[in-house]
Amino acid sequence: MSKRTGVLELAVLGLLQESPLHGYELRKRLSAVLGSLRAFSYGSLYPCLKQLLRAGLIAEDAGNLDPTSAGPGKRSRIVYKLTADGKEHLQELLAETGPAAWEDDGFGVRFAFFARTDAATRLRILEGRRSRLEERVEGFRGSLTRTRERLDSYTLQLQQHGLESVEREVRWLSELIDDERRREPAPVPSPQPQTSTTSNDTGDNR
Amino acid sequence: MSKRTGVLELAVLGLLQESPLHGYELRKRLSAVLGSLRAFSYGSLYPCLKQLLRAGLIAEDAGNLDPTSAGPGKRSRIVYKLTADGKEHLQELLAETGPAAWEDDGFGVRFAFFARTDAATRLRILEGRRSRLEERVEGFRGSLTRTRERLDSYTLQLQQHGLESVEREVRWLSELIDDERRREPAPVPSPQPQTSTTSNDTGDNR
DNA sequence: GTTAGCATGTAAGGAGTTACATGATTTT
DNA sequence: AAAATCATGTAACTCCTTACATGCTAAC
Repeated sequence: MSKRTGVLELAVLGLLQESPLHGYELRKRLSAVLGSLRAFSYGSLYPCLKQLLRAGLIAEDAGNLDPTSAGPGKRSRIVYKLTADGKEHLQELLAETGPAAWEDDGFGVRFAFFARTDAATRLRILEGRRSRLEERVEGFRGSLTRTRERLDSYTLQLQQHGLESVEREVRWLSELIDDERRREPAPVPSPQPQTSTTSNDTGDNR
Repeated sequence: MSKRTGVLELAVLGLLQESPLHGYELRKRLSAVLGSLRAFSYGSLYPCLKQLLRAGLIAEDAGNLDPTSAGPGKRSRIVYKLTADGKEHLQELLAETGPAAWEDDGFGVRFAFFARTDAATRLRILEGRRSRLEERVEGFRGSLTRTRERLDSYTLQLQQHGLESVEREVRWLSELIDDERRREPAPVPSPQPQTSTTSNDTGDNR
């Protein structure tokens, strides 16, 4: 029930897990954490908060004096915090390793909260994202060599730049994966060090 | 009237300008040209075609036998072509240099059809995009140095990677701008070679 | 003869934006 | 006292996706 895929919802829950916040502040942190990935407007944030409230995932944190607002109570600010249900739901979302976690936005937000994700899931998501991008590179090269002659130089340059961007991210991911592996040596030290290249996936309930 | 901003509309008009096509083929070319930028489903393509038809920007190209379908008429395919109005509208869209042409998607699609855009507009769009990205880098560095201490290493790495991606695109744009300038030496050889860093813009009617 | 690919569509709805409306509080 | 910033919200709308429905043709 309430199968929201929304990136915003995840980001809000992720931020609230760190400390209770009110809407206005939340939006600023959102921009800070997500950087150039995405920007949300109040027009989507406030309705989202209401919806999370109705769903019982967050609650008003009455009488809260968070350290960030050192000044005297400025105005009727509504501070929200995660409920037990909210924490649980967040963990479920962060544990997803299916399509939602590979997609550009979904991956970005999950990565931003990797510190609260367990090591095994981190590795799965990183590898899922990488193989997704590798597929993209493949299909790309294919169509490039197939239609190379018919494209003008601008279109070609665009493709080239896009391809290099993806390849760059793949290298970045590979470094991160190596780091993760170094940190947690080997979850399953099976004799064959081959990573299964086909059929990844788990519980992708969408 | 009919102020559609849609990326899809622009892409369709841009492709049809090159040659008449039917929906199914159109979608394949869309994926080929836009590459990893974006993918559209039939569920958005066909309604878009209908709408363009109603608006009189495209028309059915009855009795057309395009060279790409060498085989005998496979089935009732509806081939569309640009009308005079459509060509005009497309040129207007491609001539925009305001926000619509800076945004990620808007820029990408316009760039893909740069071959049909006049040199002066190309330069304006490239410069607009670049200064947009430079602003992004600025705000970015600012918030990074301000909140550096409070972010965990994952969030930091994400920011770092995002920042480098943007910087990379800026370098790419700079090369393209140089190329353009070399091709068309100087539209206005004024004594001061300074590019106006403030208040660019023109007719951004949205 | 059944799967795979070509080809066109529609209905419902999700996710978020823009523009607007309101008011308190701090700064200039 | 005006302007900027903090703070919360709503209504209408845009653009696109998913899932479905249909049928024809080619290959296996």
